[in-house]
Amino acid sequence: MAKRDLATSDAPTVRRKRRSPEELNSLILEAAAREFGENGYSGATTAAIARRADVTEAQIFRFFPSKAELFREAIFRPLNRHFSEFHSRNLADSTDAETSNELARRYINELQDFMGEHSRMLMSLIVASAYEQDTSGRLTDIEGLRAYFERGAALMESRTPGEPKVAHDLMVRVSFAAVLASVMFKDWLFPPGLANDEEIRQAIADFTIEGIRANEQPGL
Amino acid sequence: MAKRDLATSDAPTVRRKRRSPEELNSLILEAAAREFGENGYSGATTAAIARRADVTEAQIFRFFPSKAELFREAIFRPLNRHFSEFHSRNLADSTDAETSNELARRYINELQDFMGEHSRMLMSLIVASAYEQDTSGRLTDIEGLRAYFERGAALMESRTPGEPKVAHDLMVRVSFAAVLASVMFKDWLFPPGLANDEEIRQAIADFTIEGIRANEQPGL
DNA sequence: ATCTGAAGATAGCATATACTATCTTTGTGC
DNA sequence: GCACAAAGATAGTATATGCTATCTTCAGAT
Repeated sequence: MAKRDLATSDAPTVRRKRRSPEELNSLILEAAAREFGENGYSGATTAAIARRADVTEAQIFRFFPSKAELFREAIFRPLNRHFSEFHSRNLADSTDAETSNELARRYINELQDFMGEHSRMLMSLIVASAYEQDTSGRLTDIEGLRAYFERGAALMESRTPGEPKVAHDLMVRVSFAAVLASVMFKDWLFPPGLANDEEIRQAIADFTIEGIRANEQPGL
Repeated sequence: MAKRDLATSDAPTVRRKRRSPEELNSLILEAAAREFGENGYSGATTAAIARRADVTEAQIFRFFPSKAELFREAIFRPLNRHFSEFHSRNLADSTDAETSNELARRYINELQDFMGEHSRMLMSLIVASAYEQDTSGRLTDIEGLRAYFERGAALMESRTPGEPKVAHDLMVRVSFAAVLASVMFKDWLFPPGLANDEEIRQAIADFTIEGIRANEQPGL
């Protein structure tokens, strides 16, 4: 006798209400995003994801063939989608009246908004991208991101005659760093009360734009 | 019979030369730093560390009581030490003749030197600091780093009357970002040939210093 | 020469984890 | 009302992994 009685109703365990596949799917994806974000790919376990989603582990594998695929769906897809959406929202309605300064400031602000909103996702992506070889899918696979940066570089072109891509990429680095640093240092490097997020963000924008402008004048 | 014959000399396995405890210790630490750096805390396995160090797994646990402790010794200790050494080396020999501009530039350059040199270590520290709750020890435990940043903030004070700490921390963020971005994006965001590391580093220094100066003049 | 402590090496344990198999229940379309 | 597909639930399996136990060998002290 290989199999034993299953689900013998000894303990009066209350059975969960039946939920729709859509609800299950989003519950799992949300829990996975959080777990991956908080613990990294190898740190996150399917058991923990299931617990968090209030779903049995078996159900996860009914929706997603493997942990790696779940990771891709939970982290990659949304990130890619959000970057694409963000891209069109950001640049579609730019009026010609805006100065390049204003445009650049808007680009920087919105990039930081986005990154702040998805800092944990970005964090685990960065970790995955840099070190987890087994999870196929890297930052460079995010087509939306690539397009976004290309557009941003073009936007910077009007301001920095010399090396627009360098200027733009520096700005991206600053913004990335702002997000990463807040995760890394929590309120140590920026003690609460010294300066709030808004001030810091504004400072970065000023700093970035003026920094680039200063470098436009050669021989400094 | 619970125990079987151990080490029966059937296969003529060549026995390794005997190595000193010091050598073993450093072999293990070095391998551990690499493995943790490349795979993160949960991604690195003691088996892989042992293989890399050309040591049996059991030997690791003769030197270090646990994986967590090994992590602390391999990542934390050296980082802390290097920051302290770097701190004194960097600022001890500043002549009074140096302008604050030159000092700031030197601070930025050397910070970036250090970070570039230890980018992988920093990366895994970030992972640990941000997400791995089980590994006690976080960025804020690095006393050398704290002292270093305090000194740097003081150095910025002469240049930015308003909010020196914000200016300094922005600079730290830029430098961190430069390192992280190069790990994250490899040669995607900065394609090789467009600008080499030296140029980028110089640009960051200029950019940072001039950006701060621009913001000194209010009402921009 | 011999003793001994530590290095080299093998085997294994307990637990964790990704994933599967199977049973039981339930909402829905007919 | 009933069939049935899919959700809820339980119980695994195979492997990986942190860590231990134990044996064997060897270099240096006595």
